[in-house]
Amino acid sequence: MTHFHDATTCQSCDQRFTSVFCKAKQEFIAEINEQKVCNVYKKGQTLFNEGSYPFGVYCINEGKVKLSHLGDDGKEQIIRLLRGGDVLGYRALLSGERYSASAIVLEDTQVCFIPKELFISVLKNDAGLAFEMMKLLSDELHKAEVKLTHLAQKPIRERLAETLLFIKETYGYEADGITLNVRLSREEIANLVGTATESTIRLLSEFKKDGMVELEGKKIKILRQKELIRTANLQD
Amino acid sequence: MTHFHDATTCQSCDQRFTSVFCKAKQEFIAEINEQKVCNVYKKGQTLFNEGSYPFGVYCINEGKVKLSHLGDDGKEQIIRLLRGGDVLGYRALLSGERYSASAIVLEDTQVCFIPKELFISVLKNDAGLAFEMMKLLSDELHKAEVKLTHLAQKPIRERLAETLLFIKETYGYEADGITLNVRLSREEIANLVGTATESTIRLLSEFKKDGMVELEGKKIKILRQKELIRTANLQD
DNA sequence: CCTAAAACATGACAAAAATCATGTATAAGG
DNA sequence: CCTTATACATGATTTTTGTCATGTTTTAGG
Repeated sequence: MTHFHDATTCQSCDQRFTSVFCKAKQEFIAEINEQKVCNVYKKGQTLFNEGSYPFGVYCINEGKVKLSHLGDDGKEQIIRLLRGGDVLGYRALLSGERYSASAIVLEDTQVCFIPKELFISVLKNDAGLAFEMMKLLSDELHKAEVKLTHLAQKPIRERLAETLLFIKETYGYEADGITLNVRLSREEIANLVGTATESTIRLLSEFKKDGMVELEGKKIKILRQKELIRTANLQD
Repeated sequence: MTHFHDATTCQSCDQRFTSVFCKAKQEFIAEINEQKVCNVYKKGQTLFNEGSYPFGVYCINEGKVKLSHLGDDGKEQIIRLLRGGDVLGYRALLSGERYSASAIVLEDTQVCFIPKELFISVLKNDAGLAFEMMKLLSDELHKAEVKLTHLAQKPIRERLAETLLFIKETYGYEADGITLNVRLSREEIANLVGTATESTIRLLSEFKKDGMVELEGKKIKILRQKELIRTANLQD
């Protein structure tokens, strides 16, 4: 875990126009820039663990992170996928609770840590940022509620198709324009869909047989997006 | 829909210590009190509909409201149950989107409406309230994520038991101390659990046979809460 | 009070999905 | 490079859940 204080400044960060912080006042951004601590995490490493107390928030500069819950029987449920520009760890911090999910790095990821006190004080003094934060929370809540409805009402085939599209929306394609730009195990995909690993494997094979996707180890290529959308049966 | 402007003032409202607004500055509460419009809605009436644009937020003074989504195939999914002191309609307003859910009154309910502009301006000028709002959003997000995990991982029997406990947490018991203080149809319970109505009916009968609940039309009495908790298989 | 509609209940059946078992491929470590 | 563990794959089977059918009860409205 390499440690560096100012490899990037918030003022020159690639994500400065996309993250929530973009609406913060300049003076606060300067302060955040001074106090932040940046780290690089390797694949499989943990930013924080479910059950522990938050000390601040994490801002992803570059990389990919999964946020997952452990179900009562120990099964992982992936509740969010994060990328550069995304902030995480704010939920527990705002509620004043322990983390309810773990953040695990999917590939080498550069992250800035912003201490709790600073984050809270900036939020309390910068109405613009607070408002952006509320919007972000609202959006997350909306997404969670839609996901909830689909989980309750849609068959697994549709949910898997939807999940593939969601992965594409989140991480996009590689240079070839068709390969999903992330490597997830079948088990992780299953934990995203909310199903058994075998079901996911089976359905992916079916999608392949139907010519919608191509599978090459963990590489997934989307061959017919339209058909995938149709399979997902999305109205909204 | 009876119309009255100041049947209750925010300063004397029963909910003034429990709602999010309790942390707002006095001056803003006074302003809200002036601009608010109160109404009484009858059972089955709609506060707002999925797909329409928000004009403000609703603050429940007394009564019960369900917030539900329509799934892609038209099936209702109840995503929240609300009671006195709860605020609703803020999600769409903050995201600047149409309502993603409908709010339908479960029994005669008294509601105050606070216009959009006022709500936003108060939020932007009252950091304390903004912070409370963020906490509320965080809590909702947390609940949604837990529900998501359970929906993905738990069998219907456990989810029904959990739902009954959830209803009890939300609306409590009647004077007798065992009857759930709300009347929901079997279909509504099913739409809360995320299952078919018949499955809910069947399982409720089983719960009755097992002596955990007593059923009397729409009245549900919890006879053995501990066993219900065990049935729900809750660890958290 | 009567009638129609809606809600509730239950059995039979079908479909969906999970689990179990087993084998193969792939990746990681000595 | 070989060995071992892990991930992937697929068939068989069981369990869970949904759907359909049908009857009964309750509720709402005239």
